[in-house]
Amino acid sequence: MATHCKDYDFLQIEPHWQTFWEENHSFRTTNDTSKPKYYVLDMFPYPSGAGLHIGHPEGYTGTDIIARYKRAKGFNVLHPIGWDAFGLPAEQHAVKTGTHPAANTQNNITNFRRQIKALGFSYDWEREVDTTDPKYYRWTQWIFLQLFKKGLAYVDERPVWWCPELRTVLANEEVIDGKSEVGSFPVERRNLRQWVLRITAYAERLLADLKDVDWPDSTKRMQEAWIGRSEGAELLFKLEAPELGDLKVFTTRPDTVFGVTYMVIAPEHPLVNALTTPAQRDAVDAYKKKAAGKSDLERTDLAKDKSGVFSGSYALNPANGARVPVWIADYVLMGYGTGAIMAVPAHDERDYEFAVQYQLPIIQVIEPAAAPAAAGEESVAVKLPYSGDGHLVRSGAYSGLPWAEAKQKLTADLTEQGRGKATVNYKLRDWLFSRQRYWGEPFPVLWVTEADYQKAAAVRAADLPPAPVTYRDAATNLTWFALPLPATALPLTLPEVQSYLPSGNGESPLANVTEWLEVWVNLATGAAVPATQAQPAGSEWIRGRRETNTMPQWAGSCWYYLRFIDPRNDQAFADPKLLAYWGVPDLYVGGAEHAVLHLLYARFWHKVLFDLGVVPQAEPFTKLFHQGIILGEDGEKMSKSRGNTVNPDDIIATHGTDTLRLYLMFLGPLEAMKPWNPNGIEGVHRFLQKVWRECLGREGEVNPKISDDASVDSAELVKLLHETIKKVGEDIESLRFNTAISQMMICINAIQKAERVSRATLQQFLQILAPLAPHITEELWARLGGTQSIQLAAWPTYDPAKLVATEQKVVVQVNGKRRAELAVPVGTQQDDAMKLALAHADSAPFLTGKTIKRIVFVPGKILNIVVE
RNA sequence: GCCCGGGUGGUGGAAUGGUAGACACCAGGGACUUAAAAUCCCUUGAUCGUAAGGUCGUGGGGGUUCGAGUCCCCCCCCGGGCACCA
Repeated sequence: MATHCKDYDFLQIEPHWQTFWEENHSFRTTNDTSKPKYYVLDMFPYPSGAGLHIGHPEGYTGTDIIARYKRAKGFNVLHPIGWDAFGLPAEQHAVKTGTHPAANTQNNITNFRRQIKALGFSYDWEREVDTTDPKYYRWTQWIFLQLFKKGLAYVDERPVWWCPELRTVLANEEVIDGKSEVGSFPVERRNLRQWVLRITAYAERLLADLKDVDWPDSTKRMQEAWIGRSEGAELLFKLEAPELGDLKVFTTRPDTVFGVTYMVIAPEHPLVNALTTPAQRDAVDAYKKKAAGKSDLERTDLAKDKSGVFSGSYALNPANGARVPVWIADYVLMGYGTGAIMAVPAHDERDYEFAVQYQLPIIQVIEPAAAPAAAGEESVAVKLPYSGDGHLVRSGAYSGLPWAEAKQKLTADLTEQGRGKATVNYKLRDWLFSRQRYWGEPFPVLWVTEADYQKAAAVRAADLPPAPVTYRDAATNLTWFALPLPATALPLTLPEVQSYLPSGNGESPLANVTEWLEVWVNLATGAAVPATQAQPAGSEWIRGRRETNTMPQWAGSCWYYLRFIDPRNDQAFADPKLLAYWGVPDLYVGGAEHAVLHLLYARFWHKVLFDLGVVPQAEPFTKLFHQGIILGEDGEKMSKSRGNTVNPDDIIATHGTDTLRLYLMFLGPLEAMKPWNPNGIEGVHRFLQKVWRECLGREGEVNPKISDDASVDSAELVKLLHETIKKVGEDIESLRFNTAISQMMICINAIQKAERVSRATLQQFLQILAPLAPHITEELWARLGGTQSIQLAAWPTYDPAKLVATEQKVVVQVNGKRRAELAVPVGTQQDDAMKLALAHADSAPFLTGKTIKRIVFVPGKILNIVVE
C-alpha cells in the first residue's frame, strides 16, 4: 500500500495517499445513527478566478484536523464542502467576454476543487453542493416561497446606486468614493422596486438567542450592536395648529421631557409640507433639495456640521404645555424610530451642537447625583451636554426624582393621559433582498392583475401571504400582484440571454428575455408558455410577467449547511430524519468578516424554518470560530497589487501539503492575525523529516533502533509520550494547534535522543500527528506494519498513572526573587523544603543571618521566604 | 467619538497569580565531509563581570500581592467593528 521511496519524497507520497483515500471512499459519510455525530463545517468558498488564497487552507486545515481527530475518537463525522458560486465577478466576466457565467463558474470550481484536493482535506466529496445548480437553488427558491407565504417578503421602492454612464445598478462594493469601481463614473441614488425581507420581525429573537450560542464575544457584540435594541417611549406632541394633529417622537429619555426646547423632523418626514409656514416655504424647499441631493455618505461625512431649517410651526410639550419650534434637519433619520425627535440640548450631544449653532435655548433638567440638591432648584455648575446619572430639576412635580425612576413614572403618566407609550426600537432594518442582476436565483414570482390574483387565491390560498404583495407601477398607474409559483413548479431556472449587459432601465438582463418574461401561466401548476403564443385553453391560464430581479449572493449561503445533510434529496431540502440526526454544525469555522451579515441572515432563515417545524433547533451555528487573517511577509494585508500573496500550490510543490498544513497551524493561534514568514516553513519541514528518519533508515527500511519490546522505552520517554498524547488531544479539542505541534516537537526530539524506541511508542506518535499531517503518517504507519489506514485506528489513550512524577521541582525565592531550585519527592512539606532551602548553596547566602518574617509554600511549585 | 481585540528577545510565538521567553526561525561556534548540502552538538533577552555571579527586563506610569506578562486604575500605540439610531 505504501510507496517505496527511501527519502521523504512528499511529491510521491502525498498524491499516492490522496488517490488511496479517493479510491477507498475513506471519507464518505454514512448515516450510521448508532454512532454519535459530529458535524464540522467550513464557510464554503466563492470560487473566484484567482484561485485559492492562503487564508482558505488556514481555516480548512483547522477543521480537517478536528474532523480526523473526531473520527479517531469514534464519531460519525460530517465534513462537507461546496461552492457559493453566484456572485458579481462571474457576472462581470460574462459581461466582458460574452460567455455564460455558468461556464466561467464551472472552470473556477474545477480549479478550486483541484487545489483543495491537493491539500488532502477529508471532505466527503459525494456531498459537494453548488449554489448555482438548479437542483440546489430549487430549494433556495422553496425557502423564499415559505418566507413569502408567511408575509415576510414584500416589495418596496428603495434607493440603489445607479450609474448613468454604465446604465446599470451597482452593488455597494462596486461604488468607491461616489464613483463606479469600473470606469470611475459618477453614481447616483435612484429608487427602484426591490424585494425586502422582514428580518426586523425576528429582531428580538435574533438578539435574545445569542445567549444560547458559543461564539466569540466580539462577534456576539457586533450582532447585538447591529440589531441595536433600545428601550424608550413614543410621546405625542400636539401641534399648535390643531388640524395637523400630533407629532409622534421616539425617545430613550422621557425623563428629560421638561428640557425640550425644540423639535426636529427628518427632511423626508410626511408632515414637512404641512408644517411649513408660507414665510419659511422657500427656505424649507431649498433645504429639502439639498438634503435629497446628499448621498448617505455625504450625510454622515457632514456629521460634524449640522444643518437644518425652521419650519415655522410649533408643538406643545405634553408634560408642561411649553410651546417649542419644529425644525427640519437631516441629523434626524426617517428610517429610525418615528423620524422625529424631541430635542433636549442640555442632555444630548447632537441636540446640544444643533442648539448652539442655531442659538436655541438650553434647559438643564438633570443634575449629577453628587451635586448638592439645592432646594431653590439652583443648578450647580456642570458641563453640558450632560448625559450621566442624576436626579431631575426644573421638572415640576418630578423634580428631585432619580432619572431612572422619573423615566418610568413619566412614561406611565403620559401613557395614562394618552400622550405616550413605552416602546422598543431597533437599528436593524429590513433586508434588501433583490439585485438587478442576471447571475442569481430568479424569484419564483409572477406579477399578475388583481383579478387574476383573486382567481389564483381561490385555488391556492395556502401558498399566499396574509395580505397580497403588490406594486404600483408609477408609469402606468397599474397595481400588480405578486403570485408565487407553486413549489412543484420549482426550480425556476435562468433563461439563456443574448447579452449579460443590464437592460438599461434599471432592470436586470432578464427583462430583455421576452420569451421568458412575458408568459401565459397556469395558475394551479405554474406551467408557462411564452405570451407571444396563443393563450392555452382553460380558465386556469392567466397572463403574467416574471420578476426580473434575482436574489443576492447571501441567499444560497443562508441554508447550505442544511443541504449537506442530504444533498441529493429531490423531495425535500433534506430528509427530516436526517435533519434530526445531524442537526446543525457542532463547529463552524470561517472569517470574522462574516460576523454580521452572513451569520445574521442565516440565523434569520433558520428561525423561519424552525417556526415552520422543518428544522428541529432554533439556532444554526452552536459553536463558531474565526480563523485570523494571514498577512503578507511585509505585515501588510495580502493583495495582488502589493505582490505579497502566497499561492498554496507553490508551497505544496516545494515543501508538500503536510508541511504547509503544519506550518499554517504552527504560525500562531488560529484566531490571531499573523504575518506569513517563509523561513518558518523550514522548521516544520525539518520536524517531518525527523519523524521520517526516526521511523525509517537510510534505505527506507524500518529504523533499526525500533524494538518490538515495549520495555526499551525509558520511564521519562513513556511519561513524555503520555503527556504528549494528553496535551495534543486537549489542544486539538480547543483548536490550539500551535502548542500541540510544539509538544510533538518536544516528543520527537526526545525519541531522537533515545538509543532505542518501541514500535508502539512511534505508532502512537504517528497517530496523534495524523490529523495534522495525514499523508506522511499514513506512509510511515504502513511502513511500520500498519495493515489498515491510520485513520481507522482509534485515538490513543493516555494513562494518568504514567503522568505522575515521583520528583518535583520547587523554586526557592527570597523576597520574591528566584534563588535556588530544589528537587524534592512528591508530597514534600514546608518544613522539609525549608531545611533544604536553608542548606542549599544557592539560597543559603540570602538566608543566613536574616530574620524570616514569612514563608509562602505552594507544594510542588514555590517556596517564597520573606526576610528582613 | 463609542465598543471590542492586541502590544512579550533580531523574528513567529509560549506561559491555571508561582523559574518570563517553551517550541521554532534567524545568527554565531563546533563535529562529520576532500569540499559542500543534509544531519548532529553548543551558544543565543539586555547589561556589568576574567569568572562565580549580580542587576535590569513582557508599550509607559501608578496600585493590589509574599509573588504580576497575568488582577485593578490612568495614559500611549496598533488592528477590527460601529458611527448623527434620538
